Amino acid sequence: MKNTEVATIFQDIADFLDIKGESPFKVRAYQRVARSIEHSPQEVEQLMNEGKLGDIPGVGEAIAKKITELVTTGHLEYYDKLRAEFPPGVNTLLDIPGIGPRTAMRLSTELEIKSLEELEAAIREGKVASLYRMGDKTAENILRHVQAMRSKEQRLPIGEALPLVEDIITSLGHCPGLENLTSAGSLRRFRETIGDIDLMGTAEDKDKILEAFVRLPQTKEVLSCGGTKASIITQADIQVDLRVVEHDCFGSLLQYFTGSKQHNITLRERGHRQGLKLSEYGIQSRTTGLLEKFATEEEFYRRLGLEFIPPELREGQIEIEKAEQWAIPELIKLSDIKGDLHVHTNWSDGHDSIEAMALAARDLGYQYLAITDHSAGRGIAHGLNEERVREQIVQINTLNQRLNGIHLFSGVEVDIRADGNLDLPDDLLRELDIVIAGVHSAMGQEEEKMTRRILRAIENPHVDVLAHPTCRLLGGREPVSVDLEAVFKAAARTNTALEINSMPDRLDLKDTHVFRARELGIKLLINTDAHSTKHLEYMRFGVGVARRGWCEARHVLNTIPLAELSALFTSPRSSSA
DNA sequence: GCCGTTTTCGGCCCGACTGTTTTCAGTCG
Repeated sequence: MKNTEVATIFQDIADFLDIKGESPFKVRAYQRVARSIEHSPQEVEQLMNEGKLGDIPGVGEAIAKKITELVTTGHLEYYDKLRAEFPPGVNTLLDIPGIGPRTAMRLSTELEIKSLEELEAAIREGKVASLYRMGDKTAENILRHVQAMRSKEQRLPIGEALPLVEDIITSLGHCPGLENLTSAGSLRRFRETIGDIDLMGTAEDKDKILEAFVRLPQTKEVLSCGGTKASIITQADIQVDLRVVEHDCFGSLLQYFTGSKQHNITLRERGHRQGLKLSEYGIQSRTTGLLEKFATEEEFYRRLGLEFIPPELREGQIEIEKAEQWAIPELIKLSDIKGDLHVHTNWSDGHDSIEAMALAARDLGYQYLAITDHSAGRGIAHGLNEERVREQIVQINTLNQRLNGIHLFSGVEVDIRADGNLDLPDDLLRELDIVIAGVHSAMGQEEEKMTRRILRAIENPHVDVLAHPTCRLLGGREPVSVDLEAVFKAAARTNTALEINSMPDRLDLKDTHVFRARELGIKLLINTDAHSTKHLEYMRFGVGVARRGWCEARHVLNTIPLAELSALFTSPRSSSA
């Protein structure tokens, strides 16, 4: 059973307990475990077999037993019983913004609502507004949210969210008196998808700033506007929250709003034990009531006896423990990247010439670029056959003599066929500097077959890199079924690098996979898979994923300088087997 | 249900905003 399935069941349990009116602390315990499992770099099934369920943050005796039952039998009696207590569809009501456990329970018991359709009808008939402590406005808000839910995707890929934020920051940047305007929340933590956008700023006259914010041309609808905070829906149907405080509180504000929820809860519980109260305004002594303010996050963490924790690590897992030991790694930065080793040109399905790609890479300050067009595999447009690959090698050699300040490696993205054979013969692959292998067809194979297929490619001594290992497309294609742990172990054994593909809709490997691969000592590559010069700029997305996987520069192959990398490519791939 | 520099029991993060109310419950992040 996959982690996402287990996590969903524990989240459902939390929802049911919440609706039932159980202790909020019990509810929180289940929520915490659901999030922990979702973020776990290893499959819970594997952890269970190794007797390590207790390593998952928030898992105690009772929940460990439930996980074991669920994973071994595929069922959980506790969950089935709980679910049977409620009419079907109650917990889908919870997905509607504005409806929490209390309202969901009342809608389901007092009005017997089981679906969005029934809810909509009840609102139109005025039944919802007539409930105690509900009114026309509440009902109207719920109706709006129901309709919005139908029309839009729930979460936005970070590749789409980032430009929207930059656009709003530019517009608001003109506001006189507004300083420190920056994004926070999941966007700053660099999660692969974003629910809503959080903006922070400081100002003397907060009202004026919030007023300007709700009147932005991007605003479609104002959800709320108080003394320090406002929320809008933009024309692009994204919720944006702006929070404004005094200048000297900026550090605590940014910390508070960057989250994640679990990170903040763990941090505040820890503060609580030290007799401190943490909030967006600063750190307050519980005995004297004295409030200390912080202009930077670094000072805020230091006051708590902690090393600064980069936003990408703040998921409430192990980072606070590491910060206590002053053992937070120096994470990789975009400026550490010395080159891109997976790009396409107009020789296959790319838009630009080899030379244009080379010059664009040089403009980014890179020392090298690998040209890795597609092989002529089934279904891939304009893939290169043997003859064309040889022609391209010649052209790359010629360009290398002419171009200054950038070195081109000759390579290929060779197709892994359905049976695990490669699309080009070994004697040709041997002539290339770098061989990237990738799955591009027959993605519906069963796990066992797909795993065998990928392992076979990894075992080929000419393959240097496995491209986009799970083949997922964010919001488009599910990852292929593959035993990643087996792939990781084979990659470690054969010294094959794994790619972090930076295309915003791929981000493959993803953060938790990167964490696990790095733990196993696998070399990683951050590539853009660029199909035009513009795509080279996507590198920052891959770097963000690597940072979320706790990568330092030394874990990533394309941070090493040209001379060292060349030496690596000219020697045959060493195997530790 | 979890967990411990005060604890194996008794605690458990913190504040903003809305709508429906005259003091606050519910929701959100």
